[in-house]
Amino acid sequence: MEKLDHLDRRILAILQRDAGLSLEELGDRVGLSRNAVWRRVKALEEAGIIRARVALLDPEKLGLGLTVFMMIKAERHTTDWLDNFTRATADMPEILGAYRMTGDLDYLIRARVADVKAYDRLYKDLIARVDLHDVSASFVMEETKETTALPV
Amino acid sequence: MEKLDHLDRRILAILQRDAGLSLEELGDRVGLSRNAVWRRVKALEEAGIIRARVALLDPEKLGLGLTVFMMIKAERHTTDWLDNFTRATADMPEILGAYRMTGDLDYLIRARVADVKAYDRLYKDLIARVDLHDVSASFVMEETKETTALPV
DNA sequence: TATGAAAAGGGCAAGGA
DNA sequence: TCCTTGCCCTTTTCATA
Repeated sequence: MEKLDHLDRRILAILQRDAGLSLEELGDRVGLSRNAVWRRVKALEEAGIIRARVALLDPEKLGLGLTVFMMIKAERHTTDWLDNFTRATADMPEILGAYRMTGDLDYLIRARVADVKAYDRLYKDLIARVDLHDVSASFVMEETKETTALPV
Repeated sequence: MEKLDHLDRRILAILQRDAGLSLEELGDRVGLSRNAVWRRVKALEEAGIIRARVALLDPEKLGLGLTVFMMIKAERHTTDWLDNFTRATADMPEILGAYRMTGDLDYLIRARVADVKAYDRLYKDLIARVDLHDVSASFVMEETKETTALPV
């Protein structure tokens, strides 16, 4: 795919907020015909710029009211350790993000749990699977911003 | 809406990964007719459990290859400061998440930028708008996990 | 880009297990 | 109550200009 033009960016901005619009509606908003917009969206999907269309759920309504960040130092710095950590975090559905970092904390985990008790279970599950040198948790009191929309 | 049953959870699990499926396909996967599934999805939307359907974009392909976490201490602990911080982060599209935390770091910001230079611009923009007592950035070398799917 | 037309899907109502 | 079936309208997809 060639470079994105202004209309592509408008389309992406809209679809990042609402991917349930009809092509008719989307076309109206960017000033293209239904069909012209359809072709652009298809090209964006084929180029992999649009990775997926997903449903976002309300964590509170699912009883996942607490976001927690876990700062982690690895016990060993080996490929095996990293593979094991990657596998363990992939298997644990409460863990939404896991990041290998610069600086003196090695890894950061972002997770969603019901409450502090549920965090403790997550912590125990994790240390049962991965050798950790140090873990400290910070709980989120308020999410002032949380979006999946990237700047386009 | 009453409590979620097993089928609702299956439906949510599928839609969190792919919201572009037809009702026919979704029905097949959970063992319901097109219409039965349609009614359940509609109820889940009306209950607000399904918050939105969105397109997820590929950050690399948009030139946003670097994820950064900023650990922040506030200059003042006042309502005005918090309002100002909330407004500033809401206005900055590179900032994907902003969290008020427990522990001795006050705020955590999760952002996506092109590179370290772009991070520096983000940093300057932020300190121009918000009085910060302390900021430290950690860059993400590798995202071993990153999902929008909550456990259901 | 636009048009038009075939195929697929969505929304709704009536009826059955 | 919850599911299925059938009908009609909208959307998607694609061929062609």
